Amino acid sequence: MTAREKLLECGISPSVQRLAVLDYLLNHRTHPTADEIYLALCDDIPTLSKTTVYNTLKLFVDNGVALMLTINERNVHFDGDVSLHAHFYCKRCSRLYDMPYSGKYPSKSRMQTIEGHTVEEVHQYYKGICRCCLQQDKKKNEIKQ
Amino acid sequence: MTAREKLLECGISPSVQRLAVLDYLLNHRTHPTADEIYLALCDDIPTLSKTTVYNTLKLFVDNGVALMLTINERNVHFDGDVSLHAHFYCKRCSRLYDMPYSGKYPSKSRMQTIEGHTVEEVHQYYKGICRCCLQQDKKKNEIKQ
DNA sequence: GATTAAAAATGTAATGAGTACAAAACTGTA
DNA sequence: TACAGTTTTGTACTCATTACATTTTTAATC
Repeated sequence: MTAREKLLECGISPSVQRLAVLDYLLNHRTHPTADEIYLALCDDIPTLSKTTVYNTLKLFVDNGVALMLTINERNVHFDGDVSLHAHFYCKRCSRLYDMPYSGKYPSKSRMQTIEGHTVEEVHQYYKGICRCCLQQDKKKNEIKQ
Repeated sequence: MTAREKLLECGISPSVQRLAVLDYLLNHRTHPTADEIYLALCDDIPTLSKTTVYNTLKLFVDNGVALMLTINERNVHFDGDVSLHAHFYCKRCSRLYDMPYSGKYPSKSRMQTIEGHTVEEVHQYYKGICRCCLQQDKKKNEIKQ
């Protein structure tokens, strides 16, 4: 499904800016911040406003087109993959990786209620040091010896 | 274990301010923000500075005395219960509830590595409408009829 | 094509959680 | 008391995000 079709399906009119943001999200699986998206699109759309990027991302999140990741306490990251999955956040390089979801909930069949609360979103993430940074550490140690 | 003992155990000198913050965290299971803690302690410690609360909470998180919850994108919440558990965040009233953790990882026995990444923290939370807000909705509907 | 209303985008100013930093206060020790 | 190290404090600052008013675009209708 193209970005355009996805927006139309959700009742969002596919403006140039919205298409650009969604295209970026779908083609860059790096979980970018609003600022990163803005900077990346500035060249192609010189008139682009940062407010538009924020508005667009909020629209996407509200309509289930994107996920808002509040893992990094500094700023929010966004994910164009709205399927149920977990994330890994590297404390050293701040990169975000996709991970398999390992929870019991929710059962896929129906809207889940747990302890009387109606669950609309499920989030799971890990924090630590990623394999890239671990690899770098290893190399540095080898050189030292 | 008292708050004082907990701090000493972690090598943190138990100043009046630190004890007050930890006491608050342990006696108020509401997952407060730094600001809420500051406002609550102001009466007892009139000279308390907001910077001290932030510094203290950072110290606690770094030493495993408290958890930092980045569920609400507006501000960070803190939890004095560092055992493995999940949370439920109500989109309407912003309250945070404790929930059972339902993930497969980590295995309790040892430091976990998943897909090459070293996992130091595991987070899981749900978002939706809490039972209190659902109850209120129900009452309002009953009155209407 | 002109008119018009609604929707979308833009730019600027404001907000406010969190932090940097330097000075002041406190602590324990000699 | 003097001193060094630690902790606290207050102020100023940062910067991600939002509010809001204006401008531009879109699409429907004449």
